[in-house]
Amino acid sequence: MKVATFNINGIKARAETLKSWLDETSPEIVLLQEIKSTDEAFPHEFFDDTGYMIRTHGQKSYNGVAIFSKLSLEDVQCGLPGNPQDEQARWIEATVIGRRALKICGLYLPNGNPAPGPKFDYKLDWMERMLTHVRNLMSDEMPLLLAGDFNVIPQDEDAKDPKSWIDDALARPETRTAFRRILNLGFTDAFRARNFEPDHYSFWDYQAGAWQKNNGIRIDHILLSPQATDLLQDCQIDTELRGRNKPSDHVPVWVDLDL
DNA sequence: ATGGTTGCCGAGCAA
Repeated sequence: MKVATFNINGIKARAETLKSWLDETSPEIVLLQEIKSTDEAFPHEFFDDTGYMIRTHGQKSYNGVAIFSKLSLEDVQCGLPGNPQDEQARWIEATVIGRRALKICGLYLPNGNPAPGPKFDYKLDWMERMLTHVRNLMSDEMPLLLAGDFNVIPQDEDAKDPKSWIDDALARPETRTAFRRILNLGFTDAFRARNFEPDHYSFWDYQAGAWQKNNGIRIDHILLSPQATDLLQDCQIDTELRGRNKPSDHVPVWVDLDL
C-alpha cells in the first residue's frame, strides 16, 4: 500500500498536475499540504472520477492540508491540539481501515523564518505541541505514520549547500533538536531507512535556477512508528515531477507499506 | 550577489 505526501503549493494551480500523478502512480493515500484554499473552494468535482475520498482542512490563501484516500477513513480530526487560539490549518489526522488499521497524520509544519522572531517562536511552540500530541497517539498500539512538509532539514547531508542554511529556521539547532525529540519517541525517517546516498531532495526554490543546479533540500518527510516501520517495503521521492511544466516547488515522497 | 519566482487573489504577504 502506497502512502504519499505532497506539498502541492496551491490546489487550484496544481489540480491537473495532481490528477495526472494520481493516475500514473495510484497511491492508496495522499497527504497534501499548502492547498491554499478554503474547504468550500476546494475543487472536489474535478476529482470526482478518481475514486478518492477527500477530506480537507482548509484556510483562505495560506496553508491548508488534505487527505485523499482510496480506503475508508474514520475519526478524521482537523487542527493540532494544544492551542485553541491557533487558527492556522496545518494538521489533519485519520484512521485508515486496511487489512489492519493505520493512524495517519498529515502536517504542514510552520516555516519559522525570519529567525529569531515571533514566527520562529511559533514554529518551536508548534513542534512542542506536536511532540505532546504524537506522544499521546504513540500510546495507542496502532501503527502510526506522520507525513508532510516538516520545514526541517534534519542534517547537513539533506541540503546541497548546508552553509547557506546555517541561520535559517529550517536548519537552526533549535529546530533540529525539536525534530530529534519527535524522532526519539521511536520514529524512523522512512527515506533514510531505505536510501543511503547523498543528493536526494524534496524541495527546490523557484528562484535562481535552484532546480537546474540541483540546489535542493530534503524537508518533506515520512516518519514511522516502530509498528509501522515493521511494514516498510520501500520509500522513494518522485523527483522527476519537479522538471515538468508548472511544477510545485516540492515533489511527492511515498512509502510502500505491507498493510 | 541581499537578487531571484510563484500562488493566492486582486495588494502585498508567505514561502
